[in-house]
Amino acid sequence: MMLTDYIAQMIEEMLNEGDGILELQRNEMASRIGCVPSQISYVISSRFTPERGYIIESRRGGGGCIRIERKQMGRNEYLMHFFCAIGDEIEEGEALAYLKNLTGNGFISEKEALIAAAAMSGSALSLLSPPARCRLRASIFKQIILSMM
Amino acid sequence: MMLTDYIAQMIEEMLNEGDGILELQRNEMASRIGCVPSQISYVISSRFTPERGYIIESRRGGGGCIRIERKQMGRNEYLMHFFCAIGDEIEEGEALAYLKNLTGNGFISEKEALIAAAAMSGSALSLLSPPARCRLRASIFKQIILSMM
DNA sequence: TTACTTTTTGACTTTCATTGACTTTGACTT
DNA sequence: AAGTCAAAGTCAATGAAAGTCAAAAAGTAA
Repeated sequence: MMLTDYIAQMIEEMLNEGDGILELQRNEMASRIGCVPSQISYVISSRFTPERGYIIESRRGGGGCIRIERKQMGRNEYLMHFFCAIGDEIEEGEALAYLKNLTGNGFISEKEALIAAAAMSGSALSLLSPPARCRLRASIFKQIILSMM
Repeated sequence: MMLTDYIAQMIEEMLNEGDGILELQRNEMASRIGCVPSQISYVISSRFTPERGYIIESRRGGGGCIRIERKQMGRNEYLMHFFCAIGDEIEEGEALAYLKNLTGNGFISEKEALIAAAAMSGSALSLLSPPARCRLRASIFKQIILSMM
């Protein structure tokens, strides 16, 4: 298993224990795991992004730390957040990340996400020009979210 | 015997052992077999397609891998029937009727149908002209069906 | 044979992971 | 107030893996 995944899983578990909130010390954790401190930064910036529903804050200097919070909103509020975040156009990869977030938080099942992904895939929209695809993908995604509210 | 077939058979066997799911490393497998890595890619893209009931995912970079999943067969013929029936364009009402049929036969849940309906709704496709809507609706629907196979 | 399709290969690209050097920030001490 | 030290942040280099693409080779059918 990869270091990155291991660390990410570790953070997830700590988040679960801490009721969605976690404060960690980068250097301390790194030496516990046996990796360079910036590896922790890497994991956080690549996995615990706001796009996936996490809030990151940190304090440098003596006694500094990194605070990770998993956002938990009310269902509609949460969906509305996505609705707004989509904007007028969206790339396929970004849409997939959003879907992953939605499944991760239990709003939709894996299979539902699969259907949504298929509907917004490049293949489904291949009749259109690439820019038009992004616009229509946004329109479809927003309609899907509305249908879930 | 051709290399391609040999590799394909190998993957099939690994799939059987792994209960329909397999993760492989392209470079590692290629060197084990004694071929170039892109040969593995070729086999996967030519034999383990979604049309034939496989789902492929992959991750690049250090520690990357390719994941192959085989879907249960049997229902595919039925789904193919729908796939063909859709044609190059389809009205919203007709699409809804098909969806109802699919839920009736237990292929998708009510909620999944709702998502699909939203993706193909007139509102979702309102950026397009009415005739273009029908063509794109057909394209989306077919992609959704493929995603279920 | 000839035309066409599939396979094989390898060069090049893109993405992701890991590391370490260097910078910035904040708290504590003097 | 200034200096020191202990954090976290940033960034670029390196390496590891998969993706892409087109040319060459090998099959295949007419």
